[in-house]
Amino acid sequence: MKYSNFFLPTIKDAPSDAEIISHKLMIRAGMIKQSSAGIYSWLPLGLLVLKKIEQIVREEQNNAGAVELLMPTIQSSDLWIKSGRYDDYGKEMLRITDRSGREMLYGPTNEELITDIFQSHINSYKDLPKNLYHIQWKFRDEVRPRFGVMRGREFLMKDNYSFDLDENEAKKSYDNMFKAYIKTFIRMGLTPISLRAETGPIGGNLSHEFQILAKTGESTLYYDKKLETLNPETIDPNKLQSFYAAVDDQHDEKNCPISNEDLKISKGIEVGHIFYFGTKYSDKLNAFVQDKSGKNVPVHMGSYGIGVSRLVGAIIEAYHDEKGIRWPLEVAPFKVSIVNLMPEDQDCATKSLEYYEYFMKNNIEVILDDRICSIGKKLSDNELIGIPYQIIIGKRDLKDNLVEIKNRQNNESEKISSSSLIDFINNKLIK
RNA sequence: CGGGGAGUAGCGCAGCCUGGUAGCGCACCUGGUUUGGGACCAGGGGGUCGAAGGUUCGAAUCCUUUCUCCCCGACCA
Repeated sequence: MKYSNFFLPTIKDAPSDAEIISHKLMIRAGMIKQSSAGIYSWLPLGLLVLKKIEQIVREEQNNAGAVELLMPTIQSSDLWIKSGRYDDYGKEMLRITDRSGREMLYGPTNEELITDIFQSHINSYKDLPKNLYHIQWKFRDEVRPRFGVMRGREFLMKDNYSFDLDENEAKKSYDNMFKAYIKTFIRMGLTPISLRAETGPIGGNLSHEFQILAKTGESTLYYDKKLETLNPETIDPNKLQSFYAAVDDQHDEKNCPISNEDLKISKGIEVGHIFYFGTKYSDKLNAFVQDKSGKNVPVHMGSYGIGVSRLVGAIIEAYHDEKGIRWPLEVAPFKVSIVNLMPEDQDCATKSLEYYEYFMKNNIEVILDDRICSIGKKLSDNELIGIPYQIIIGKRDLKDNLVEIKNRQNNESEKISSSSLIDFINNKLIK
């Protein structure tokens, strides 16, 4: 992508509405534009990141054996009346009346719909287990949307639903998802902390929430330091669930089961939540299968959510500095940015284009900053949008056949010979 | 939903108290000078002052109503 052809409206001053750092940076970096309270347009740069995160979530779901489908945003009230949640959900549910006077709603979650889909096609224990997910926009009419995309009213969520014959099997599905969640967040460069959680309005009796560490996080976490250094290849959900972790209002210093040496205290942001809720919805919505003995039994269900759009903000909260965003490589909108300080200089233009074409040809996501503007603006914009590797090309260095390469993750730069640049980047990006 | 605050150019704000030609900085456009850290000089465009009603010779400014947005708290991916 050439910057001159892209749509990347960076701004120097964030609007006074924006309060937290990720919100400010997302606006300044031209990632989002607010449309109304808690509702945002995703501009090209923001969309690239959102899609990256979505894709990682998708791949890890698929790896864990979940199957993707897509349910609508607009639902009829019928199923919600059956499940009893049409009234329970209250004002947080956006209700809509269609032209023929039917009561519709913009889905805040999908337990009802998925259970209905399941029950109309699955009748035998032989078809179990099943685990279905979708990545779809949700709407919850929060009393107080805030913090940009971290707490929007409209938000993109991955939610999936597991169906099992009995509690024992359901716990296996639960643990399977538990493990997939840890892997998903680690892949994004984050440190996930899993906590035993209240089940809330979804109901049920087993639940964990997943927070990621960020200095600016909303909640204070107390946890076993072993949770910080997990190897995604060797996760044992049962063992992990036994490690101590609590949010501040649950933490009790006197009764804390682990030693002070093992206890860590950090700030976190909730990005995922999983529930096992047994037969709560299958009972009400007739999701029964015949077991071996021919008896009709309600299936045991779990549901699992990841806030995809929230993660964009959460990752920025975890990775930024005073100059802007520092994207982890896996979610970065571009891997490499070629910053041509002097587009009007023939040598700079030629060299920049040479690199650009190489990266394009080799499917390394690259943005070429070919704008004609002051050097300071160019450098600071690039710091703001936080591309992991920035190749800075200027007349001065190029005379000596040098280019500067800046690693935005640790802000270290070095000058290397222009002929070794391609090898340098390849070594960094190909593992 | 309780408490507080704000709507004036794309963004950040001043003007309002004490009514009288709608301003400043950044951004934008034109020309020129610059060229390794948001550069400089000159010229220029852009506003139904959130909306409706009222008071007045005259309203961004005073009064009434209303809409929107933000912050703190209770609640959530």
